[in-house]
Amino acid sequence: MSAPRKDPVDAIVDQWAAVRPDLDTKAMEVFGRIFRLSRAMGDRMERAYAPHGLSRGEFDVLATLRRSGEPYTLSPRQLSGTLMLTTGGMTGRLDKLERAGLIRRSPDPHDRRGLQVTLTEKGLTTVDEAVGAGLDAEATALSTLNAEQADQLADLLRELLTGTEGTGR
Amino acid sequence: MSAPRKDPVDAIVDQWAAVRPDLDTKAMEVFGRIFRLSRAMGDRMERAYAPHGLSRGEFDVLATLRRSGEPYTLSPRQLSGTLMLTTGGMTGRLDKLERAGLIRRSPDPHDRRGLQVTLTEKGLTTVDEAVGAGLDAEATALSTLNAEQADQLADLLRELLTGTEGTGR
DNA sequence: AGTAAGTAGCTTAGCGCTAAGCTAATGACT
DNA sequence: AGTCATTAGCTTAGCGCTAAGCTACTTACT
Repeated sequence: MSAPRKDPVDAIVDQWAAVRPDLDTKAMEVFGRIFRLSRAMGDRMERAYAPHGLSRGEFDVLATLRRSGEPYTLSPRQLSGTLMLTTGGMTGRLDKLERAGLIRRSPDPHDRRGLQVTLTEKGLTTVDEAVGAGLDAEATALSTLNAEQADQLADLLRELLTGTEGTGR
Repeated sequence: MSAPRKDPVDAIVDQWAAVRPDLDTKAMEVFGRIFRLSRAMGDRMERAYAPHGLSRGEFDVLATLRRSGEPYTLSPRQLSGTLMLTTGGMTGRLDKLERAGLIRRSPDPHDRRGLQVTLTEKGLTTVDEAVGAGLDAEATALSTLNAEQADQLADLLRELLTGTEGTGR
């Protein structure tokens, strides 16, 4: 009736069953696939953004600014928080994007320690093109499932994510 | 009726809807959650293996040898292929594991270019303990869902993975 | 006002990875 | 036997990240 058991994770589960039949590998079937999907789709996103001159990490910065709305301005601190990156890592990404003319760094008028990072005109058009390419890549991959399955999957993942992220220190 | 829309991915989708209502962000609801789950669970696995003196990458090497069955021997080439790693990266992992006394490198009797990587006694006991800790961490995270939901999720992910991995060069 | 604790962003050292290139050995084809 | 493409594993340079520590500035408390 259902899928005939034949993906790489099934193979791993079978191997474990042969050598350690005492193990309960049920959870591995879920997270093993999540790990592999994350890696495979990450590679595809990288390829989707490349024609626009962006790495995935750089796109993420521009996209965060873009969807914050006008005036497309956030502090490095806000960005590194949202993107779960250390401030050191953020400095590097902003350096690259600034050199490419996609963002601008200016002093925060209310706090002389701080900066404001703003999308340039070029940054705005670049991210608006790239976001479509990324969504296309995701939609193509998802088209393996029908609409009902996709909704079901999104719901189950939401439940798993809210129960997982943040919890457990 | 269903979940009340309130995870970080929903927030991102809402932001996009406000500034770019033309975008179809359906696929993002699936893959955005997969990316975040992969990262969150990856961190947890790291913490689960740490008490056994292993990083996640090192555990993966030992686990691959372990589930290959006796005599727990594979070539560096087989390992780097299975683990989707370059040979350079594999060299580094094997160096660390060999220094820790968890694996042994010996010449391949049939091919003088090659090596055989074998689990030591210490490597075998270490991985047999660590695998349980990792599975526990996964099972705990998965316990947010009931058994039926977990099965459904595993099936949907299998279908998505087989349609994605490998495909699309 | 004066001081101490906290915060913003940057710098540096170190880690683990990839890409590219190397040597030695193998196997297929003449 | 002799050549030549292929393969195994290692080395090196470079990349992007984290952790830790720095300076400059701000905020809360006295």
